[in-house]
Amino acid sequence: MKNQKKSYHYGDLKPALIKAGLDILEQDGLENLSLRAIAARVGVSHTAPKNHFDSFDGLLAAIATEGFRRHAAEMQRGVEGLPPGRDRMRAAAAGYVRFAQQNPALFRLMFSPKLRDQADPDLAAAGAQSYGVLRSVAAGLEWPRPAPGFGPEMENLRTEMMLWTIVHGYAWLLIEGRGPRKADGTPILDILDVMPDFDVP
Amino acid sequence: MKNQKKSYHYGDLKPALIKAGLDILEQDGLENLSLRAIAARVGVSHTAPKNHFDSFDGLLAAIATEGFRRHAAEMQRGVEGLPPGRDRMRAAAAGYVRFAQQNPALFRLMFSPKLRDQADPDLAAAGAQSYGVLRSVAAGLEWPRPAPGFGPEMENLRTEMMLWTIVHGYAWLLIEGRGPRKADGTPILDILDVMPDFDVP
DNA sequence: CGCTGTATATTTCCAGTGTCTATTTTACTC
DNA sequence: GAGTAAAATAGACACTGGAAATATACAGCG
Repeated sequence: MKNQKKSYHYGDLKPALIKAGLDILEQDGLENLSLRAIAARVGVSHTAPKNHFDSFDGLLAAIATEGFRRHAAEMQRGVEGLPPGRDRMRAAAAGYVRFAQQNPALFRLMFSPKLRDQADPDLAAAGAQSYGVLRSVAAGLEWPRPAPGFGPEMENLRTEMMLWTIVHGYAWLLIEGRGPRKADGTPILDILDVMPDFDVP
Repeated sequence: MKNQKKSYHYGDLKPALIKAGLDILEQDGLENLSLRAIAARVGVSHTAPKNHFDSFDGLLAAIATEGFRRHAAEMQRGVEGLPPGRDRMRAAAAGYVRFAQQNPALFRLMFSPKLRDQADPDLAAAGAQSYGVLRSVAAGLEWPRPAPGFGPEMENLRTEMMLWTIVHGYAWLLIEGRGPRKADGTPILDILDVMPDFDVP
């Protein structure tokens, strides 16, 4: 972690700040993720991050970037070994939701409006990587009743977007505590119930 | 609005604060909605709201409550006069998304984690009213390929939840600026493209 | 009318936030 | 070793929401 010899210069402060942010998100939630809290956890003054990130939002973007990487990895993990088709797509969907459920604060940060205007190429790439998993599992699948007048390209785009819409909507409502639940708090319907079948041509 | 005779006591401060909050959301966005900004807009000190709301979150809940009422009304408006069935459901879905698009900051507040723990009966009622519109338009409709082993009651719940998941997911991604867009910024696919057809038995 | 509560609003203060500037300390290069 | 750039600190600033004490208005009652 930190350099053995406690020196004035921390060493690898940048990744340490990101890791501290991820830890705080997991332990204390998004509302307690502050620049000063991150710096304090690392053991450094609250102005130190300025040397590695333009602003606090830049640090948040870096944390979210790691989030998107893990998000993609979680989906990929569930998909491993499955042949293209219905089951593979459903496994990716389950992975999408599972990540959100297990990392609600991080997931909220990843889709926070604060990051919308951040022009961070790493963040964009990680987001695209995550979306790419959905793209890949949706490719070639067809939603029941393709839209009339849509060519194959548009139909592909439509399928991706439908899939994303469903998993994201479900994940968001889930971590916000919405939707019908059993007495013990677990949701009555899981993502695979809510998601309709795609056709395998 | 404000009492003619400017007196020490404002008059109807409570609704005035809610209205000011809605105005700020529309003009300056959620990130600029602060207790002090609301109070300043009304022309009172920042501690005055304490007499009408337990905390700032309580005021936010009241603003969100009005949001849910308008949200329900917007869906109801699009549904007016349509007989139960596919078109009615699609009109409600369009209304759900239209509201989010036209009131992005308010919509974000309505589904903000800050309100999740607020035990405000008015807020809960307004939220239920909004969800009730979705329930009512989904009632009796069947998703393609009903889930095996689900009774009619569960199938109804499933249909509602699917509908909510899709419209909410689409609305959220839309106002976050995600999803494929044309050169001019408008989305390539609208909610009615992304939403599959339900069956009309 | 005058007194007294009560509700409402103000003032002042406090701890917390991110950011800015100036300063100090360290590490690396010549 | 000296000079310079990088990396950290310290302190002040303008914000945030909240708490406590104070001031004002008004309603009810004698």
